[in-house]
Amino acid sequence: MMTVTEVSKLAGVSVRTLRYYHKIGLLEPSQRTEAGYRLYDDTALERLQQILLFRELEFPLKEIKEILDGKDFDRNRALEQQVELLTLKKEHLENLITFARGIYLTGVKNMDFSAFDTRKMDEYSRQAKERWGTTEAYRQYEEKIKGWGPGEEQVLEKEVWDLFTEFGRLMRQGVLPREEQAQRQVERLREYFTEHFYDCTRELLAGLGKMYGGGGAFTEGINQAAGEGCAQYVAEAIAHYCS
Amino acid sequence: MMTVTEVSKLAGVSVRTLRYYHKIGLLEPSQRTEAGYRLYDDTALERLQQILLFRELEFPLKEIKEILDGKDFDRNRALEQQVELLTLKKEHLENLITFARGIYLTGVKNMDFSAFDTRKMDEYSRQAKERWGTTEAYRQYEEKIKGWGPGEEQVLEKEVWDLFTEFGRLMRQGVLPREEQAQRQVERLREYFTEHFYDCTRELLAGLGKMYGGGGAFTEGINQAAGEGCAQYVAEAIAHYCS
DNA sequence: GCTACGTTGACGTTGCGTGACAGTGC
DNA sequence: GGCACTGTCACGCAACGTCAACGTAG
Repeated sequence: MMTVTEVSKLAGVSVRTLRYYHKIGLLEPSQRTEAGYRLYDDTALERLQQILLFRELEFPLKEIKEILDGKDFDRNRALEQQVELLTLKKEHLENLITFARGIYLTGVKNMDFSAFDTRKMDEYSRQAKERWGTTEAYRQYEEKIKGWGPGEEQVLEKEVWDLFTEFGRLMRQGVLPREEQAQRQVERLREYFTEHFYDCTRELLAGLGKMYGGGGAFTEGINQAAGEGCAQYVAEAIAHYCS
Repeated sequence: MMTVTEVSKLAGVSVRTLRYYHKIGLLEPSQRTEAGYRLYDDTALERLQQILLFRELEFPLKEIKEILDGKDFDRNRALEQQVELLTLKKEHLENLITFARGIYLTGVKNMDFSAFDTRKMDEYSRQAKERWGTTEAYRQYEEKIKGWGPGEEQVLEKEVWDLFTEFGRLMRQGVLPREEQAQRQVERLREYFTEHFYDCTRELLAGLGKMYGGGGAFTEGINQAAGEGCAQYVAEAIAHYCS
């Protein structure tokens, strides 16, 4: 059982925020002292962890509440939707960047008012996207998920982490990331993703690798589960594999 | 001289917005009637045009004011800065997308609180970016701009538009976008950009081409200046050139 | 005198909190 | 006595929207 300040320090959010989350019903303390002090147990901490995760992904708090109060499948669907949304935002930004660059290359004099509407550009990319169909990945994922039994998700998750601990073993044996044993392990990781989730293209794999070694959540997670330095090790192995 | 409603309809902004822009000093009406009605002349309309342009690029209104009250050089510097900022945002989104994808590939159980901080991922891309130096383009641009005399900017801008009208001529002569004459004109455009602004890579050119035909501000501008359908024509020619 | 248009001023909106204050507990 | 904790109300941000009450143009 932890008090607000303790939780605040552990999770890196302000006390005020915890009170706010309580108020909006996003995170209820698991208990109260007689004096009314908020107390949080491990379940609450886990929930907070999830909240922070989705918050990082720019979910609005209201949606986070809905997601966490729903089921696992909802979580995955929400994640994929958020990826969609973030992708749209990203494309919008790309359009704006091209637009801005174009302006000081080409000037702006000959344009009338009806022209200032980047939604038109977005419309264009949307169409292009529809033609090319970029949601293929999730379609595959949904297809595969249908065949899963109850609890299978946890099993798969564990197996993924096992693949990482194997990397850790190789690392401690002094196998270099570029050496064949490590490269075969990358291959295994890739095959596992492709088999159980969706087609793990070289590009996607490269992105994952960058993230694993990028110093964020996954770096910490991997290093904790498979040994210090393992995240960097995996990242290098994947980078070499993809090059 | 136009009244608020007229301007509102022409520019596609609400009357309230005009009132607001007046209040914050962003766009002053050029005159008032005895009864206090706001009246806008062409100068004011031009300023509004610029405002909307920068607004599309997600500049905060406060900054737009500063830019427009400054000099031309400030405008260009501001544009490049905005490109930088938008690029950073874009990269942040890319990180988040990879992050989200990674989550439902890898699960989230083994991560502690310190991990939820995508700023670390951004820090990583920032470093990678510093190593590779992506502001090269603007450095070149600044270098070239130094040698410009007064009014040279307008001359250059006109010459760019001349290049477009030449495309219009080719189009009306029945030359297909993929044919040599059109392709040579693309080459000229590219050389012009490279000579007077900065290295117009194939990638950058492709982006511009997509934008020219994308149905936004440039499409309108080009079609108006060089003839209906010319924007699409240029876009196709560039697309073929880059493929 | 009707109607459309104009004015100012004030308050509301949305999301995510932060600050201030006064009271209570340890 | 001093710090931690409580609730409640208010404020902040951006860029307006939405009244309300009133003046003006045709």
